[in-house]
Amino acid sequence: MPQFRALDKLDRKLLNQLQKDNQIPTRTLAEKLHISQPTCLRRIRDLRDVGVISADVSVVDPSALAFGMLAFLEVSLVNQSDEFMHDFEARMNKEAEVMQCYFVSGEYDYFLVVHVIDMDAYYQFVRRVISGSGNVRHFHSRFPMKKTKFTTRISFDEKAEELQVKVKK
Amino acid sequence: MPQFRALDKLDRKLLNQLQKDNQIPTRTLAEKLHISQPTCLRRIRDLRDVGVISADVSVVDPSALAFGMLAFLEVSLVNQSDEFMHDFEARMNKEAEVMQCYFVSGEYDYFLVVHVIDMDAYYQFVRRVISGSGNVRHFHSRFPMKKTKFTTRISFDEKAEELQVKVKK
DNA sequence: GCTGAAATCACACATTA
DNA sequence: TAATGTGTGATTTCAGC
Repeated sequence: MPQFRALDKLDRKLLNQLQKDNQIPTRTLAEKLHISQPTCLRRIRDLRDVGVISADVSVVDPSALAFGMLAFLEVSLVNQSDEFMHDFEARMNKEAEVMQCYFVSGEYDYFLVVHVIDMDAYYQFVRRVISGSGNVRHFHSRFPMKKTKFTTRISFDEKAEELQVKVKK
Repeated sequence: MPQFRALDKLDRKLLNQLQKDNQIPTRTLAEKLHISQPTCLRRIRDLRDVGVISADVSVVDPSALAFGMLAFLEVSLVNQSDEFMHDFEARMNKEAEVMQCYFVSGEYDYFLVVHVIDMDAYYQFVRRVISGSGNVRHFHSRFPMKKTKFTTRISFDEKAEELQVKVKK
């Protein structure tokens, strides 16, 4: 039962800023947006309370890891009943190497982005998690050579009048 | 000329924590890890200074957006000279809808993850950015039905003795 | 939106290994 | 000598008005 809420221009400006830097003092941010510091703080707290901001985190630069590689992994299951799919998804959720998992239409059932230290670690991962899972019919690996863009930032239009969003609370 | 730096157990514990929550007071975090507050702060500041922590951000829950959809887009270029590839990558970097872009081996040159408000917006995006770019030979869209996992968290082994990472400064 | 109390951050210095 | 811990002043957060 999703409730809805409107984000006004100020909310969207705050979100655009906080997605770049959430350590900026509320006072500095308030000055930037020409509002008072308590208003700024209240808005931010509200966005967190209702779940529009779901977390506040440090971002670790993946390229800092001396030896890291990515793999795309397409997987089709033997048994696609709800129970087995749920099982597979739960398993991927547990594995730290799995950065992203999508349920897709087409030839394969799942598309995974896997992050490992090197090719040997990838081989170990595939044997342990994929081919060893008992419910994988077929899988296929592809290796991106370079990540040229990666962002989690959602850009909000700061001019539009109003935007409706679903909220948790 | 990448410099290297060792991350000890404490660094890795801090990184694991801060990737979940970077708003925790340094004092609370220090108590958790049985160190003093200034030590905790110093280590964190250092991890930021050397670039292991590349940013500190708020995470917006994408499912809060009332109408959002994802698309996978595979693109092959007409001209693969360095100049044109650089050009394409720079263009994708500018477009807010492009969440991820990878240079891949195989049939296509690039794999994109695109986030738009609805199918019409996707059509507009493709016409404007992809088929309208002048250097795209072929492209192909796939639509993930469900994002079952998405994380940017890199999990560090807190038991291993030492880990070398590349640093910027 | 303003003000003030409580908490957090951030520094200089002493201490330890 | 390099890194940790102690104590203290400056900032920031956050509630009441």
